[in-house]
Amino acid sequence: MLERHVRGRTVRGVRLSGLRLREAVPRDLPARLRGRRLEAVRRLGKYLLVDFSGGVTLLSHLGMSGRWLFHPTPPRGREPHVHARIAFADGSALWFQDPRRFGLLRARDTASMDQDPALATLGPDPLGSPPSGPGLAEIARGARVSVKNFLLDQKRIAGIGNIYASEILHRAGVDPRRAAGRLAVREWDAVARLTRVVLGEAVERMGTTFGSYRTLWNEPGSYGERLFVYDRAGEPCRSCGGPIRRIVQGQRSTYFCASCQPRRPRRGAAAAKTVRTAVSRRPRARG
DNA sequence: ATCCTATCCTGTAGGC
DNA sequence: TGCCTACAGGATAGGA
Repeated sequence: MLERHVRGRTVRGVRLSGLRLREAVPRDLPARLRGRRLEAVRRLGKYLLVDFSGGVTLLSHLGMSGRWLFHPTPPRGREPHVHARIAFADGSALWFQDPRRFGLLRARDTASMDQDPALATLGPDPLGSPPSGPGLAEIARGARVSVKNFLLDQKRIAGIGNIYASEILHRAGVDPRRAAGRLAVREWDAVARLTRVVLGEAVERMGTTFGSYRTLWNEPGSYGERLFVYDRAGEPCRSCGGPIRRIVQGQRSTYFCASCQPRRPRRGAAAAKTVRTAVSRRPRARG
């Protein structure tokens, strides 16, 4: 989406706020990007990578409140919390705005970007290299962490955040409190499939605006219309009408429907029981 | 090794 | 209206 609006543009200059984000923004960013042509935009998990001519890549993460804004003609007034302004030669601009400053901006050679610590430990991206059900079962083997917190762990699978973890588990019919290592392969099949569905649709719809997130054009993302459970505590489940519950896991909210997501897999999932037992009895995975 | 907690920061919503 | 607290889309260092 971003790519078709900015590819081919040449950087005239970059201005930084000087404020620290999750880590300090490299002070040589303007010097590294000036005069270069923007060649590609890629996504890996929650990271956005912008490749420039001359083999330089800008790595970014929005954190909780970050956003990239594209301005065909940038506003003149003082906009708050804008930490990087990339001005293009044609007068347009790309801004990184982040009130909470949990975001990240980093630059390095394109060739070695894979080795950046932020990316090196990332698990498979569900859209780029979709994991299979058995693949996920393997990654989860022996894990005692809840399946909700498992899905949030970027080292295991990349790109799932707090909203989509609840949405994926609801659509897969899996109770978020169950230990990840105890899910049956057929349940992982469902989780893998619905992860692709949910994240794919979320990307298409430019995300979920909850509060203040905005797309490139400063508009709300429309995934909010598609939410089945997130932020709907006490409201009726869109599948069965039962009440949506809110619980806290790892200090973060989880939303689910107890009847659509039973503690024990439903009957009809009888085959699952056998597999689950077999998986949980295997020796722990070793690093 | 695995899991959990606290922490970074600002804005907003709700109670009083 | 103002003041207070709780909570918010994330990652990670450090401790149990």
